[in-house]
Amino acid sequence: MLEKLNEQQKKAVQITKGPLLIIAGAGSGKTKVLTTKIAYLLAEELALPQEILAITFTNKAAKEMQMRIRGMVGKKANEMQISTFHSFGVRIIRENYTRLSYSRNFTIFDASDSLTLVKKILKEKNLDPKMHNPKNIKNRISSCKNNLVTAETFKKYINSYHDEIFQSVFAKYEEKLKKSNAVDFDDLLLKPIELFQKYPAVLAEYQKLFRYILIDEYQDTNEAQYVLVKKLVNKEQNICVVGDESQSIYGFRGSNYRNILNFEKDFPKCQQVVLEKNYRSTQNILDVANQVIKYNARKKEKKLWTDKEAGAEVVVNVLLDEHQEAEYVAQTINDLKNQGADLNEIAILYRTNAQSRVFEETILRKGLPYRIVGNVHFYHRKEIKDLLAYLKLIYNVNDDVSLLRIINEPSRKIGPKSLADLEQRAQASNEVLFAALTTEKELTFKNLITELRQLSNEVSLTELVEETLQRSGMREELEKENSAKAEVRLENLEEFKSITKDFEEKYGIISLEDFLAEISLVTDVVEYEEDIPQITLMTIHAAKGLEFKYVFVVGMEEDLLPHANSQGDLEELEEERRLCYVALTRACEQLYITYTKNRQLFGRRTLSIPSRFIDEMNLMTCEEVTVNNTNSDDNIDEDIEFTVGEKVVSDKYGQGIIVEVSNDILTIAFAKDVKKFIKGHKSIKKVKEE
DNA sequence: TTTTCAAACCTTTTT
DNA sequence: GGTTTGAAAA
Repeated sequence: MLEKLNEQQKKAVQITKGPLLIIAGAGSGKTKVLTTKIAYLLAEELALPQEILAITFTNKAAKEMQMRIRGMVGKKANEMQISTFHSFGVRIIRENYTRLSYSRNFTIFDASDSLTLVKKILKEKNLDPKMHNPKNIKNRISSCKNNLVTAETFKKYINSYHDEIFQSVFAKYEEKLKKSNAVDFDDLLLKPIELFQKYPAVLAEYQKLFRYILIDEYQDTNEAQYVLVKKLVNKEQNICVVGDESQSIYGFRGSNYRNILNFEKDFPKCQQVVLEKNYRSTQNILDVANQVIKYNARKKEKKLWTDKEAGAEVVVNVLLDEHQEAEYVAQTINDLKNQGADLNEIAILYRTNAQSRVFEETILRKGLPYRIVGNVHFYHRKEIKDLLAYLKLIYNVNDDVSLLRIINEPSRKIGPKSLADLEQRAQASNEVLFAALTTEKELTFKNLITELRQLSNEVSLTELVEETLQRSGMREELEKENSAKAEVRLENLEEFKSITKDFEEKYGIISLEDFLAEISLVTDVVEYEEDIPQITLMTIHAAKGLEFKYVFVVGMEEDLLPHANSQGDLEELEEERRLCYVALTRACEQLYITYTKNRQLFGRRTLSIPSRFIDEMNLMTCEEVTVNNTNSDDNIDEDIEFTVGEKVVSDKYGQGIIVEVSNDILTIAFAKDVKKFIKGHKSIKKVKEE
């Protein structure tokens, strides 16, 4: 097990007692160390699987770690708690809902539920949303919570009329959440802390259970997570944290890289291992990354080195605008492909999601396969949110936010006026909305939910979804509409059913409870990636922890990276620099950096300034490039017009319907999945309606 | 009550 | 350039 590790890595694995801080530079094999360490604990019988608590940053990372450990130790791996902080929080709350005075069927509000709730409160308080931006308020509530500031304690910080308003909304928000028998995302961390403060005996139980605590990406923990960890650590202090303050990039979410710098103060007995050997990148790439990060003030001393060769020079290219930039990247990728490169080894990294569009268009035009990570918001679609609201309400009838979303969806002739009336009645009798349903129309709805609720105890999840679609009238409404849009929505709902089916196949019978808990923490659609090579497009944030042979870091300009909003604030500027560092260190063999001379921003063309980070890289060459647009492709007939709803047939995917026509891109839904094409591409032909 | 269309808003990054 | 919100018509 230890054979494949270097001396430092071995040391990190073999220190099993007491606090351990592992400073792991980019590409130094920290995931390998963590997984080996866990396997080692089990193999040496230092810990039982259930005594291990391993916290990762994303659900994806958790799954991957579990899989790797399973590979080493077998199915014992399934008994370990490997999850994100948030999923761990769900477990704790579910095991202690009574002590936290929730009912068993509490639900989790996602970000948009929270926002809806804030908006609702503003309305009730007759506050103008233009004066008091709901999104800002929501974010402020969130950052308070992540810093363990409650609505009550915030009173101390009130400094202005604005603060006063905020405090009252915050307080009301908490009250309403509670009344809805719901928790928000931040509560998943807060409630366990609350529990442990109130019930030391319960905390002691968990401390006894989790004898080994391991935390990945420790530099990205926030105050709440930090406190939670400190509480959980028992006398043995078998806590191992791994991180790299140079890669802390979630400050906007309250993460505090000082947690890692302060670890030694928190645990004076701690031992420290520094992993400095980089297994990922060539010397040239490391040099460039090190040059940049040097400009940040506070950091633990470490110097990444590699025994790899210098490798190819890092390339910086200047392009006229974002279209040329995309064209250049696409052509370069095409060349790489022709030289035999695997597309799975190629990534395009950008600062903001908005930048992805031009790349998508251009790559599509070239006919190169690609995937955009974290951009397809399946669960954000209206019909899916509606269906989820039904499920949430069925599960927890106190959930006013879900009720309001669907009481008139499909139309039951309960408009704003009737709703205002309903809310007034509920308020008068201090009941939740569901309990206050009394008029004839309202009772029809109430009966529907009650029936489905009953049903939820009797049938499988997929059947429940089916019955909900049927009995709510959602399906009928969409079928009646007989439009393309409606047809797509129907398909999405079918897709949802296949998700529940997959769940059932994987876990056997799954309760509504488990399903909702699982799904509210999933931000990405389950990726059913066929095993085809494709280019990866994603934000730099999403790329953390990943590596690619060829990396294109695009839009290396002032106001983009570093982002405009972070100019002027030194702390934020340093975070942007770390972000840049993360981007550069994703590359194994070849790193391409681009910036433009002008770019469309906010719908306006503006002159761009090369990022200060480019100067900091201290490179020899920077080449200005012009690329020919190879758009006049034989494969594309620009003159054909397409409209949403038209039936088409593709050479590859068979029959489909056009879901969306935007600019040059057609989105087409096929029987199996939804694909995008460039408008007029020869492989797509119209189908004549009979 | 629902639909439609124009104006306003917007974009940092996300568990 | 795209999406959400608001007011006015149907």
